[in-house]
Amino acid sequence: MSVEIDETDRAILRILSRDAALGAAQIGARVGLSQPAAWRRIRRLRDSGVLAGRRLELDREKLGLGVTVFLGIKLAAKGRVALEDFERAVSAIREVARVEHMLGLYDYRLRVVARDLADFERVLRRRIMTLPGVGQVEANVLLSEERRPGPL
Amino acid sequence: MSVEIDETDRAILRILSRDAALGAAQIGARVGLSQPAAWRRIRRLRDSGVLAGRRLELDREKLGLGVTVFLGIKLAAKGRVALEDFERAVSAIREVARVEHMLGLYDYRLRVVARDLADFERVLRRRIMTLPGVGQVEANVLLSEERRPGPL
DNA sequence: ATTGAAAAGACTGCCAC
DNA sequence: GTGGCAGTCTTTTCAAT
Repeated sequence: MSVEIDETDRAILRILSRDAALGAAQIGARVGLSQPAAWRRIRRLRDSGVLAGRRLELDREKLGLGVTVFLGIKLAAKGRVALEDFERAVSAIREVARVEHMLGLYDYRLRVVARDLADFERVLRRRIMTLPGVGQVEANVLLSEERRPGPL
Repeated sequence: MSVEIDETDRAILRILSRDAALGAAQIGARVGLSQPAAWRRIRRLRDSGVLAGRRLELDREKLGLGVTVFLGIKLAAKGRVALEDFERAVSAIREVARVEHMLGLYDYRLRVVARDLADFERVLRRRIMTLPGVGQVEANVLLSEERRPGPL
């Protein structure tokens, strides 16, 4: 079920991608539409599912969560049951902020958030390494990241 | 500059993490506060920088962007100039939706979005492999992902 | 924390193109 | 079909108590 998206819709998505808190009036002003017209387009994008939702961007540092580590995980066994067991166990770990199921050298990548490196080590040893079916694990510490609008 | 955050603030952040479109009234109802009281806490979190912003969640499939690939990149040289050259060149590639600078086996990880695998191959060969200072490149195709509130 | 009031923004018909 | 205008209604925002 594809959706018709013209250049004006793309412009709206680009603007909203940078700041989803903007109102229909301000968006309309930037793309040359009245407030109701812009609002109608936004509702259409929402109803069609292109706009799936709005999410918070948090400052983890100010929340006392200074360490973000990406874990690339290769499973020892890769049957259906192994994947389900692993995903269920991962979902129970509060420190896991994101689970990416991938095809390639690694089967999963986890974004793990912790207060500091000592806290991360505790999570790694007591939670991650005890996950069912875990084979090779690779860790990378996040230094900085930049989000970009992507090919809209 | 740390910010005092109590359990009610955390509850508000947890609720907003799932749906940032909710208003102060609905948030207040869920944490047992009046609408102005909830609004004041939200403004305090925003002013203190804990709430850094609101971002869109898009359905890439419906936008005709069906392929997401993560590229782990190891640079050949790692001087200050090499990092800056690489980051500047990466910023010019529209298909790069995210740039993560990391410490570990890989120096950078890129989230690349493309229409399909043929489109991705074009980006990989003409944009990524021609980036300055690129050494080893590892690719993983995203199958599915789940975002979780993390340790709030 | 509650009330109330002003302002901003979201939403709806109706009409023109 | 899309957009604009005018209006209603809801929510936000900020007083006052």
